[in-house]
Amino acid sequence: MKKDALDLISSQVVRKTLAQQVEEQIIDLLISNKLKPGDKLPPEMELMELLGVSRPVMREAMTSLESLGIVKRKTRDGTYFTESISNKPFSTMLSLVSDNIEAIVEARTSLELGLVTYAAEKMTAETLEALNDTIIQMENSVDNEYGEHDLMFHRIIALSVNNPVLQGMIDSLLLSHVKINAQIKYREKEKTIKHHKAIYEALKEKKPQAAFQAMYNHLKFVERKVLE
Amino acid sequence: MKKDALDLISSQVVRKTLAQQVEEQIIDLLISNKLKPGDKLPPEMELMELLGVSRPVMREAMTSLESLGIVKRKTRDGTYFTESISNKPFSTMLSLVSDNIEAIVEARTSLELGLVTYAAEKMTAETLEALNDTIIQMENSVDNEYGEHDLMFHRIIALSVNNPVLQGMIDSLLLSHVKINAQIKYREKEKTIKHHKAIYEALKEKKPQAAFQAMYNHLKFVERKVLE
DNA sequence: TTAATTCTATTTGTATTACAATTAGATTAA
DNA sequence: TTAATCTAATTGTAATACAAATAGAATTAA
Repeated sequence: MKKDALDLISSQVVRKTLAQQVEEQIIDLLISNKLKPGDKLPPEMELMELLGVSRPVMREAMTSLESLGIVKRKTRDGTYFTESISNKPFSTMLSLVSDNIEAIVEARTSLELGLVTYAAEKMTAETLEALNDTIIQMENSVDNEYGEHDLMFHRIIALSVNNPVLQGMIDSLLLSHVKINAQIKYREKEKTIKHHKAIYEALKEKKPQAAFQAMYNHLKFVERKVLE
Repeated sequence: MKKDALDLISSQVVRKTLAQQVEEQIIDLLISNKLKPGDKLPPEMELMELLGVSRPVMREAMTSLESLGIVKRKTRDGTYFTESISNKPFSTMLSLVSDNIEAIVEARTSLELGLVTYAAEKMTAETLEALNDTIIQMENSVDNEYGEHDLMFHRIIALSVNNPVLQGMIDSLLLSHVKINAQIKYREKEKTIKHHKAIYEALKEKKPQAAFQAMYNHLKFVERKVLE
């Protein structure tokens, strides 16, 4: 019924399913700032009427948006736009290549080399202190239980760049890497600490090239250990 | 009906919608190599019976997988697993931050700095020749119509690393960047060519650090132009 | 008054059924 | 052989009904 009116406008151009069109309309609400991250969407029934589609179509669109991490549905409560860019799709992608460890390690290294370069430009005193804390905690750790602080060191660098796009990508990669690391038997705590300190110094001096170089040395070492 | 049997096994653990569980089952087909990229999935009706769920649930799962670029549905034909990691979710993510040009430019730079480093390690004669071709074509281009060859230069580097994860991320970013570039008024062809040649030389010599440095100079220049 | 409990109505989650639209592949005609 | 047509399989859309979960209101107990 309402479909006819819509057809008049767009039927020549589009070659998409209704669900996909609905999906785009919802995304447009965000892009056009009519709704903001965290906002609650109207209930499905209302949106159906508003856009003139059936419930299955509306639900397919919502499911799709949810799998992209753009909205979050809660039974009986409602549907909300998520607060920030989600790493959900990235994680799914990574699970598909989880047997390709080399690709994951390379991707992680690539991203971190870029990240640390920006981090050097944007470094603040607070971030430096947080980084130093992780190094101290690693030094104080017993056995080889320093993985947590190791991960934190890298996450702090990623966070310091304050870039939602990069953030979304690196989180999933670091988590994948933790799983990969878990399989390494002989860890070398002292060497890791030494590397982290070198990176820390370069960041402290705000020297992008030096930071890159230090991170390069570190990650190449990690790569060798992981890939044997 | 069949749901009961399933509940006995998993109801204590899971807290997911049926559609999400179905989604995972389908992904598992890929991970466990029961089906491969490009393969055709059984029709919806068959999968419904197989997994004991209704058609809407099955369709929601499929919609979700399609929006992640994992499957591709064709009316009347069937549903196929996609051949390679899709950049679809990345593109969607980017559209959400399309107003945050700085984030996109930074992400692109970060990734390319890492990519070019690996590219230097993996460089082949064929890739070098392809890169050189784009430089020649840029030199021969009239006016400022060299954007296409500029893009190609960067894509060839990305492709040369031969990493599906990085490939999926960089494509969307480069395309976004093309749109951003289109808004720049005064372009500097000679400078771009000079930069590309420097990168080319570093790659030819297979020197990761030098390649990084050359790309760094190039992208910082691009960033300044884009962000004014 | 306050806190704990129960209830209710709203919203998402799932199922069933029916039909429409598309088009690959088979069939037929030129 | 080629082109046009037809058919049947598969995805696309709709309408409807009920189930499940739970936020918030209403109630009760302390």
